[in-house]
Amino acid sequence: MSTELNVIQAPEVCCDPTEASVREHDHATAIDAVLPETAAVFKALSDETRLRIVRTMADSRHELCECNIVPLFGLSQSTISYHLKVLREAGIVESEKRGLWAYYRVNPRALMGVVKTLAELV
Amino acid sequence: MSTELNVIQAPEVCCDPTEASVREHDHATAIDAVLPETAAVFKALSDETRLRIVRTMADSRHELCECNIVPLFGLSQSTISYHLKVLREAGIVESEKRGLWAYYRVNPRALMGVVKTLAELV
DNA sequence: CCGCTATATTGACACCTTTCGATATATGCC
DNA sequence: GGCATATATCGAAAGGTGTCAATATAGCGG
Repeated sequence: MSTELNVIQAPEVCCDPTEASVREHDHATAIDAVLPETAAVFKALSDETRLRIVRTMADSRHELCECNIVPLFGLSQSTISYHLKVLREAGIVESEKRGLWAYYRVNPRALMGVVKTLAELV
Repeated sequence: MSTELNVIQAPEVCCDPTEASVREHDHATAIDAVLPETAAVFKALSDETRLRIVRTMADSRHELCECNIVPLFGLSQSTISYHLKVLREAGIVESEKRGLWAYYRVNPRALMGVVKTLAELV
């Protein structure tokens, strides 16, 4: 735009032009690369049921069998299975199948990563 | 806990019965109260555009005028306005209108609150 | 008071999420 | 092999989300 003399810009200034510190963003920080993944982790944690599931896992200091988780939330087995899948795919929990049973536990490194990302936003 | 004799549960056991540490949850911890709000903050942060907006605000050490934010993301003004509203209602950013312009800044306390909640989940 | 500009709101549309019941898959036991 | 059980997946329904263009609102300057 503005192929004209640059004197004309005075009118279309909206706020403080010294705020030119706002650009497309020059320093491609580390956070940039992980933004999509970060958003995905936040999305996984954005559901109250999933948050409660994680809290329950964190409370119990052992891994948790899915069959123990299901009756805690008044939701169907398929729904809990779905939520566990979401958490697993976001890396927030890890699971292992032994025999008929699926055991889940929190992945502390994933949560630490979230904390680190949040700290960069403050 | 378990006011009964601890022998009775043998039949309906599915996995390790010592996992009886899983209950509806007896200790109504402080984290319980903030879980819905925490989920709301995560939901607000679960969109990549909003994450970029917050990152931009954090990068710039001053408050940011909306008119400076809009051109950065290739989205319509109404869409950015919508995202800013979501962030505002989640408490993640604060805004102030001065004259025609709306200025936004990160609310560090909101993010710190989430960090605190996360710390309890690890 | 009039028009310009920045922001907010509305209505429409496509897509995504959460939930369920039903069914498929897989493991262990007789 | 055949059955019982735990978990995973599927299909459908209901509601939510992100986006835009259009419009409304509000402040400033003439």
